[in-house]
Amino acid sequence: MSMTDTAVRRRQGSARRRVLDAAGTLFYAEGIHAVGVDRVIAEAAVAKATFYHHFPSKDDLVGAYLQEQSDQVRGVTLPTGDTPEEQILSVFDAIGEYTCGPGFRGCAFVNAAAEYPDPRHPVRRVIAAHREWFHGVLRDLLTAAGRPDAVRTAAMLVVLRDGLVVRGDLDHPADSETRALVREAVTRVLA
Amino acid sequence: MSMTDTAVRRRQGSARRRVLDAAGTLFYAEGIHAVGVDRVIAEAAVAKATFYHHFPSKDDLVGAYLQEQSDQVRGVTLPTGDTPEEQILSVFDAIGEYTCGPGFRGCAFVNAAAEYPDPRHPVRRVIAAHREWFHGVLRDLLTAAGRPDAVRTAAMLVVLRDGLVVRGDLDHPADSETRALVREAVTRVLA
DNA sequence: CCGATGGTAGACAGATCTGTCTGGTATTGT
DNA sequence: ACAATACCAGACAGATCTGTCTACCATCGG
Repeated sequence: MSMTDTAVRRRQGSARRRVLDAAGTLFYAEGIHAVGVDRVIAEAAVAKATFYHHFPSKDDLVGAYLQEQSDQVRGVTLPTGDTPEEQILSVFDAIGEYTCGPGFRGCAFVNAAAEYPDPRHPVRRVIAAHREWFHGVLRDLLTAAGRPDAVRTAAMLVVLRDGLVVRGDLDHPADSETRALVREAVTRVLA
Repeated sequence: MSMTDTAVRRRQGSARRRVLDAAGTLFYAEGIHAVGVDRVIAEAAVAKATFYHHFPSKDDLVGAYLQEQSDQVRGVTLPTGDTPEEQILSVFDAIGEYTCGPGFRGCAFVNAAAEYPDPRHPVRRVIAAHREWFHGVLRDLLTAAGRPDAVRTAAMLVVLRDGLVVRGDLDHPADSETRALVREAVTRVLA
């Protein structure tokens, strides 16, 4: 006799995993307040009690969702290139490509912040931590490049990144134009 | 005998006006989905029937809210300075100041877009129109400055603007640092 | 074999959301 | 003077939201 459906699902991934996957897709694509817990539960094929066992409240799920986004971005952001300048360029090339890809809907953190105004809210803290991490990455690369104004230049590059992400969501830019714009913008900022 | 309260309110502004004011404050400060029609009605001191007379649905109010934001920004964005370059700088100086002011909560359009994913939604169209207007302003100034790459440079400046606005909301930057950063960034982009 | 663990299904409560409707009042143009 | 217009107060319907609770099932370590 074959395994039950439940057993199969257990092997393929825990309920918590499925909930996080569903939340990632739905929250990012449609917004957080627009997606109810019931929708997440249905998409994840999970019982309500199980959901509230793993995430005591919806806000906990939102926090976990953003933390996972942060972890993922940190894992993917691996500068390539010989010099620090090339490495910075590689990071922004990836951003340019990403923001023109299908299904791009802006920055998960910026979008979430729009729905969580209170800077002291846990969700906002995850966002702030992620932004500090990214600023640190750029600052370290700039320092390695021997720049005395690494902090300010890093801030400028973060501004560039945020602007590119908004543009990718709202202006439907072409891939090729974006590639050129990114390289020119980074070059000018680093000039 | 003195005028009734109703008469006073009539003189001070129509119900529609009060609704738009309340919506502007609440939507911007707390987000759109987070603010119910009942809250807007209470804040505006307006009857529900009156509200739905002026705005057949909440989405209509959201559209009017953003349209008003757009009109206001267009009215305020008056470049000052002798040369086109100075005028561009003046526009960005104002942005830098604005994004460090009290109560700043990011760009009303970017924030609204986070809650309205569908690009064909009327709300998104208002946003797109506003962005095209701003890009046009910059493009015209750059053209007047005799630049051949006005369109692309304008796109880069829009990116800069969006990034500055995100920064103002999420990074709580100091006024002075922002002033310096803005001038340096604009200078480098126009270099 | 059996208890602990983690999962399923779904009813339920209470709040809140959008939108409608009734009925009354005040102002205004003619 | 009077009809039209705009507004007010608030009940109501129906949907949806978060979160709780009961009751049952399957797997696994000891």
